[in-house]
Amino acid sequence: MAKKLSSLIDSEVSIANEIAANDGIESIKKILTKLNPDALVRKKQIRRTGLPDLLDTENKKIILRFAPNPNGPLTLGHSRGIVLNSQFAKKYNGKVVLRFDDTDTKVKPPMLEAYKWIEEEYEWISGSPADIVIRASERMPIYLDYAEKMISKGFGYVCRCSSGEFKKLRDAGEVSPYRNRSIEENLNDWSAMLDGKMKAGEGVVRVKTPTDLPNPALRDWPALRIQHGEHPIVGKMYKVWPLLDFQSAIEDHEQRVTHIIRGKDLMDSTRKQKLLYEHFGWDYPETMYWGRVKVFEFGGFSTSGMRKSIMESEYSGWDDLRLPTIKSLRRRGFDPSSLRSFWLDLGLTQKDISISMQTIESFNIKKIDPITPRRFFVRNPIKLKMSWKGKNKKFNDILKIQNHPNSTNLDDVRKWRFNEFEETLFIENNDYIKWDKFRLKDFADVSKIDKHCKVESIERQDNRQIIHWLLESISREAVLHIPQGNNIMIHEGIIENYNLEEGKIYQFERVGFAKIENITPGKPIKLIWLHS
RNA sequence: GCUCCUGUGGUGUAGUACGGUCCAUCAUACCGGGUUUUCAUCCCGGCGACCCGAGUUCAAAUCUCGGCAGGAGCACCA
Repeated sequence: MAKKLSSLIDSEVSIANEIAANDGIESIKKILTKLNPDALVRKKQIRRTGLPDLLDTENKKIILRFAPNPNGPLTLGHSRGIVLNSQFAKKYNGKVVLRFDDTDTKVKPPMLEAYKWIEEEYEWISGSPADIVIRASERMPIYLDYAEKMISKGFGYVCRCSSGEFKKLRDAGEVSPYRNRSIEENLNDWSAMLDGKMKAGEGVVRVKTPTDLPNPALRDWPALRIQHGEHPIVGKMYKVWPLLDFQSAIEDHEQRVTHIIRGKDLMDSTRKQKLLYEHFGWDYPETMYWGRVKVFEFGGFSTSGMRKSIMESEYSGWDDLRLPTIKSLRRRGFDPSSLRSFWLDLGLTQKDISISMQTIESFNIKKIDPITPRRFFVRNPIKLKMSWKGKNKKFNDILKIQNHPNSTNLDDVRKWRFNEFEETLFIENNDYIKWDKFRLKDFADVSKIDKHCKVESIERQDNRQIIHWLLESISREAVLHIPQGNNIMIHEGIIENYNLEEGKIYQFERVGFAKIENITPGKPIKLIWLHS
């Protein structure tokens, strides 16, 4: 068949070549136009844009979930989960459950403030609040109930081995000596656990799985353990707490979650949970994974690590400019839609990737550049006296500078008032060193001798360097804070003091985008660096 | 060690289910040019990749096998 096809193609091609040779390529085009006009258009491969399709969505109310641990505020990494889940929900007209997985009081204890932070950050990132918000700690009775059901039905048991003992047995291919005890004995131990008669580490509830599972990580996995510590929300009400794999599995079922999108580090979690679903006779949700993400500019940050460093005053707080937290990104002035475009562009793949803040920044620049007003910020200012070539010449005493170079509205300007005898201005030290003749942007060509500059022409005469500058009467001290690796660089300078608003982002010409964090009378204005 | 996942330019991504339409898409970065009274934006052009090897086939990024590399799980964390 293939050979026939090939020889057919060969003969057709030679016929076509002959026609082309005799009558020119145009005649081929004519024939094709008649026969099959589509053949003339070289089909480019179609680029799939946006998210891939979710599997198994027919006749279903799509429910997704985002389940952070409230042991601190959200980081850049979390935002991927929010963007992906909320975007899928939008695509399928479904809902997202924001679930706080706060069942650990010891290793990653919940932080009370973090609950409201995260709810708020979720809304900031996705553009709308989560459809449903639940806290695992408040749904404990449900989990404990299922745990008891599991023991009563014989597919769960209380194992009193230490973790070390169990690991040893498991790796040797053996089972826990507690595995085959009666349901009554297990129920007894279970109530001892619940009553607080067993101490942490003395017992754990395990899910029975096939013992010959090739993946040792899945064999008789632990579902609940004892924790006598205090929980910031429910206090000391419970002595037994579910582990993630159990709590999450039960809650996904309770919320009728249809699709789970999670990091691929949780692949074994899916496998464990499927085993549990089989015991209960439930259908497991469709699951998709994303790979590990490393951000070039930020090393390895964990929420608990940051928490510790903040406690030790290594960082000023969760919104420290050097931290990859959502709080920090917001403080700097990133637009949430840039984060969304960024993660959506990356899509959902299982590849482990290294990304650069530069890419997010480029999305952000495209977003904010058209609407960001311009101002001048002069770092390391050098004070110059201005004089006029020839006689003391009078010019317009109001200098108008466009708020934005692409603005078509001629009234959208900032105004600098020249005093009649104003003759003091500032330029950047770098420019001072580098140029003897330059053009003060939007004003005049000047030449410089020592600390004096002479106005040569209001009109542009040549293509000398254009620099930004400031009249003394419109300047005010400002300090720009730039995060750089593990440091914060401080640039002192003067800012163009024209209609400045706290919390607003400006583009400082020839410097970059920065946000005015605060304007306090008598103090320099505080600027926070966004990007160039 | 056991189990699992992933390999497309500097970075990220499309294409891979059903091999040909792919001398491989788009973005970002970088380089060059243009517009611009910002070293911003915008526009144009360029650069550069199918992990390796073998096999199947007329035809392989795509299928098979074998390597190699990177990552994850094996917590009484999430």
